[in-house]
Amino acid sequence: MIGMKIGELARSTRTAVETIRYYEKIGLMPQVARTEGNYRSYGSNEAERLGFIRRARDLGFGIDQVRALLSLADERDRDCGEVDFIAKSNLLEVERKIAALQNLQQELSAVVRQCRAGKVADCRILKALGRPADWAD
Amino acid sequence: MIGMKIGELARSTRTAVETIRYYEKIGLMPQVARTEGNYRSYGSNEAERLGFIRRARDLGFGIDQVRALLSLADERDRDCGEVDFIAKSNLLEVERKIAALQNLQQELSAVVRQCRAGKVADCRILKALGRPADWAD
DNA sequence: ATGAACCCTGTAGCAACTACAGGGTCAAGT
DNA sequence: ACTTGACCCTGTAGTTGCTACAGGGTTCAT
Ligand SMILES: [Zn+2]
Ligand SMILES: [Zn+2]
Ligand SMILES: [Zn+2]
Ligand SMILES: [Zn+2]
Repeated sequence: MIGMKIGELARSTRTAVETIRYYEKIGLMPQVARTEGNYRSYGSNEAERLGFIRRARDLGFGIDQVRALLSLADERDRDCGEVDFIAKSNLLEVERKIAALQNLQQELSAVVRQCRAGKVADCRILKALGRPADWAD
Repeated sequence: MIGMKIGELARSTRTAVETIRYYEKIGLMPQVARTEGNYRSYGSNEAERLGFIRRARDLGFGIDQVRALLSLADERDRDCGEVDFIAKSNLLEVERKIAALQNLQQELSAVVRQCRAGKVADCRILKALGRPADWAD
């Protein structure tokens, strides 16, 4: 579809209109031509680009990583090592976050398990928070 | 230790000085007495309170949850059900985040595995990002 | 011509800090 | 006495990635 207004592009990529304008402001999406009424007019290039951005964001890539991926994608006969590096960095970061949250989950569920429904004065959860963590690990 | 300056309190709780001032600004830490030279002067009450805050934050509680826990902790002969509810909510939220990240990790590592180091034009990672996700799941 | 649905810009807000800028205070060393 | 350096103060702006207005303009159907 050609000559899409921003709302159509938004629907077709499941993106909020304001997000598209935001991407334009930070230079992730291009400034496109306007209609007479000053409406942005998008074509299939932009739709593809936004689709790429959305999928990359959904996979956890940061804005700057997406920016880098997009510009690498244009240098077609270059080696893809940098692309792979970015993707692997993201994967590592995701794995790091999982590990950190799993640690957290362990400690937190240990704390939660302590509670024998009673008065606040005796609550083990508050006791656990109230003093240095010699009870944990 | 009594009559601590903010830097000492910061060191003893492994908190940044600016974070303590920030906690004061948002009402999580109290406004304490000042010295002649207008320096904040902390006692052991505040040190304990900040310790509690730090541990709760480390366990993933949000600022508003910490605020609620602190005020519940003062009503000593109340039932601790609300405390437990907050803690369990936090645990659930942590578990939700872990699950989401594990999903992400699956999809992302599937993408990363595709790459056979070559030219950008053939990079499977970019191909995966460049089109709707019919390759995944 | 009036209304609904859409579009525009620009600014402020979210969480939870972090990083200055541009000062003041205090103790130690010379 | 004076200077250096470490510390402290307030206030504001930046971070990430959007989201939510406020206060307008455009388009199109009825
Ligand atoms: Zn309890
Ligand atoms: Zn631990
Ligand atoms: Zn590749
Ligand atoms: Zn999927």
